[in-house]
Formats: sequence, C-alpha cells, structure tokens
Amino acid sequence: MFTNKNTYKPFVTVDCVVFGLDKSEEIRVLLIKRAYPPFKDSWALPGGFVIENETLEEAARRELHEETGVRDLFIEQLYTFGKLNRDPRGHVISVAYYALVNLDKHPPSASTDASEAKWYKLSEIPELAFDHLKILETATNRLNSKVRYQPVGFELLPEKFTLSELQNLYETILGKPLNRRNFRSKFLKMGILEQLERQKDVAHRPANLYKFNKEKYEELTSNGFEFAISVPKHKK
Amino acid sequence: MFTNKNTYKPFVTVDCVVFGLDKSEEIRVLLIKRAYPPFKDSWALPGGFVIENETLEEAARRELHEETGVRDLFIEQLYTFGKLNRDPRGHVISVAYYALVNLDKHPPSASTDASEAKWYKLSEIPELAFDHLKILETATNRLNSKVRYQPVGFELLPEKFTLSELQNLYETILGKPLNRRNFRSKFLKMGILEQLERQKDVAHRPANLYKFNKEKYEELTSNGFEFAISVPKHKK
DNA sequence: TCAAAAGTGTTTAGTTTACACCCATGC
DNA sequence: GCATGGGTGTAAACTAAACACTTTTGA
Repeated sequence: MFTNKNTYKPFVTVDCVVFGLDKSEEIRVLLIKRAYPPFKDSWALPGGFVIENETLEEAARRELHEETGVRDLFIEQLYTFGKLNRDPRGHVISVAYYALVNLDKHPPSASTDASEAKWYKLSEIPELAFDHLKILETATNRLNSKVRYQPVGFELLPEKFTLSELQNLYETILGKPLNRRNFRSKFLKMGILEQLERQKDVAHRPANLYKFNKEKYEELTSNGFEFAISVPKHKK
Repeated sequence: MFTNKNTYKPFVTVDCVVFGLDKSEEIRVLLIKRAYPPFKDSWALPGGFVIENETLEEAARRELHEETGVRDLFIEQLYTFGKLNRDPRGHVISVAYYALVNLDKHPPSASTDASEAKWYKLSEIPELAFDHLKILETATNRLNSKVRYQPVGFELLPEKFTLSELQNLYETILGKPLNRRNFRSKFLKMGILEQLERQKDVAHRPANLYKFNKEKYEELTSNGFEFAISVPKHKK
C-alpha cells in the first residue's frame, strides 16, 4: 500500500431507483421500509453499503436482490450524492443507480432483508429517508430525457406490446399527450419494431403486437441513425 | 453512530477532466505529472482523495486549485468509476468531474502540488495513469453530447467572441464541418447572443463580437425553448 | 347493435440542408 | 489592389404538427 495509513475514508453506499410499469399503465417506484436505524420504519430507496471486492454496479444489483428479490434488470448509474449531512451516520457518499423493470416479470412482493417492499405510484410517494426524495427526482428527470434519446422504454414493457401501450408509456413518462398517428408513423418508420401476431380475446379490434428489435436498432445506429422522440412544445 | 464498526470503507477520490480552448482553437486537456507513487512521473488527471468535511464538488475544486492553480470554473459531475483493480492502492472509487475553461483566463502554467501541469491536445494524449484514459474518453463523449443540448460551449470561449470562433468550437468538439450560414442563422435566431461592437485591427473585414446572454437563455428556456444544435448526418 | 380501442392519409408549417457571391479591412 | 475572413438570401427536401373518419372485435 502506498497510501498514508491516515487517509480519510468516507462510507460509500449505493441506492437504487427502480421504475416499474404496472398493468394500469402507471409508473411506479420500488420502496422499502427500513428495518434498522437510522430512519427505522421510514420508506427509502433500496440500497446499502458497498462491500469488499465488489464494484458499484455489483453492489447495486446485490442490494436490490437482497432487499426486494428482483434480479437481472436494466440498470444504469445515475449520479453520486455527497452532501455532508445527508446521512446521520457521518460522511456517507451514495452512488445512485436507476433501474427499469416490467412488473409482470417482477410482481410486487418479494422482500427479505427489508421488513417490507412496495411499489408506489409517483404521485403517491410517502416521506422518504435521507435525501432519497432528491435522488428520486434526479432519477425521474433522467428517465424523462433518456426515453427521448435512447430506446430504453421497452425495458418497462412486456416483450410483446401494442403501439398503444408504447404510446401510453411515453405519455406517462413525458407527462404530455402525444398524437396517435404521428407517434405510430414515427416508430414504424424507424424500423426498430418487429411486427408479430395480433392480440386475442379483447373486446375491441385486436391490436398488432410488436417487439423491439435490438439488433436492427444497433445496425441502424452504427449507420448514423439517431433515435429521438420529439415532444410538442405547445401542448401541456 | 448507528453503523457497525466493521463496516467496510473503500477509498474515495475525485478526478477532473479539464477542457480548455487555446488561441489556435484546439481543445486541450489539463494533465499533471504525478509527484508521488503509484504511477510516479506518469501523466494523470488532476485529482486526489476526498477529505473530511468536504463535499465531492468541493474536493474536485480544491484538488484542481492545489494541483494546477485554476479556480472558479464551470464544473459538473461526470461519472463514478468503481472497478476493483483500477488503483494498486486497493479499492478506490473515483468520482470524476469535468470542467470547462478558457485558456486566456487560465494560462498553461501554475503548478504547486504536482511536479508539473500541462495542457495536451486531444490528439496527443500521453499514456495515462490508472483508468484515466477511460475517464477522459467518457468526458469527451459527454462534452460532445452536452454542447448539442446545452449552451456550455461559451464556457470555453472568451467573454466576447465572434460567430466564427463559436462555429470553430462546435466543429472541433463535434468533429464535423458545419455550414457557415446555417450555423449563423440558427444561433442568431435563438436570441441568446447579445451583439456588441466590432473587432478592431484585423487584416480583413472586422467581425461582430457577441456575448452569451444567460438571462435571456433562461427566460426562453422557462418558456419552452430548447437549445439544440443539429449535426448533419451525411457529412463526415 | 353498441362500445371500445385500432388503424389510417393528407395538408400545413416549420426546420434543415445546400449552395455562390459581395463586403470591409490592413497591408 | 489584393488577400483574408465576414457577411448575406433563397430554393428544395424533409420533418413535425394538426386534423376526423372507418375498421374490427366481444359482449
């Protein structure tokens, strides 16, 4: 070791903002009820201390699995929070991640470490421990800009989805109504959706199902294609 | 303290990618020659350990000042690097920042802690310590997308600049030639540039000088304006 | 036959791209 | 008077936005 033995070390945690889309087509966030102090019994983002021999992303995935049972989801680093008084235990730096998941695959249940885990609608977030509200706000902002420039929305949908479901997702995340015809033609013209069979047993004209063709997306991208969803300026 | 005394703590450092624009209109990066092991005498990004009672951004600004003498520049968090073997001293997590600065204000000199500091052209980066090349690549990618969607380019220019200087900057960062008339009309139409007096003592028709009107930009932004510079797809 | 959601075409406005010539200055 | 970079107008192609009616199914 070359470092001075007295080199100061803050604590390092990871926290995860897990976004999920339920059947009612609302975005929800996974929160856990803290089983131990500080903030015992408060709602908080799943997360915890980074341990030895573990990268940050590994820590995020481990904590998510331990506290909520979910595994193998789309995850990306969000921001690192290092304000001095964000944690009563001392100088605790939190590397925040956000994750996207489809709720059909990961139903609202599974809790092990934490005393409870629950999917909350964005409009009904309870008071949160630490600076977790700020982390959550940072994550929703990031999600909002991310869906416009990268095809991450599909992570929230089931593998097969209708164009209406896709549009609903975008409207929910962007908080604005989008024109149906423009939305459809835009996505279809991109050529990144693979058309599948039609819906069955719905009480209306059955919609076509599609899946996201990742290979095609990557091929187009490497040829200069840029994924972008424009948001009308004058509609609220 | 509520934490178990045995809670594991990695080291936490900050590293800064400082971009500067010199008079020859090339982007340069500030590197320091390391005065101590590990990687003694190697070139590296300025940075160092986070100390007590200090936020991450404070640490980044302090290290920058100590090692290179520069102060008060535009700085933003980039990404946090936490791979296990990125530092021979053990588990060292680095929170990276990037900064933008005009080289006229901060000439290539000032070194205190480090044995040497130097502005390198992006095309002539020497071998770097740790994973600093990766951090630098992450930063150039970020700068590339950032200038397209936020008016940060002005941070690299002197307060008063010509439209040609602005265009040069964009061409350098984006790595593509832009059409002069389209570039000019686009920026002028935005209404975020304030026209000043003309250049003096140049051996050609003197150009108009402009400055970035931040208040105007913020006013427009709050009314739905979105800053965006499109990059022609078919030109290399 | 009705309700419910799917699907479709066209016009208009705005933006992006591409292009070539004259202008003002110092030397 | 010439070299140097500054400055301008316009047409064509494309993209975004706005709009209303018909189709298919299950109940």
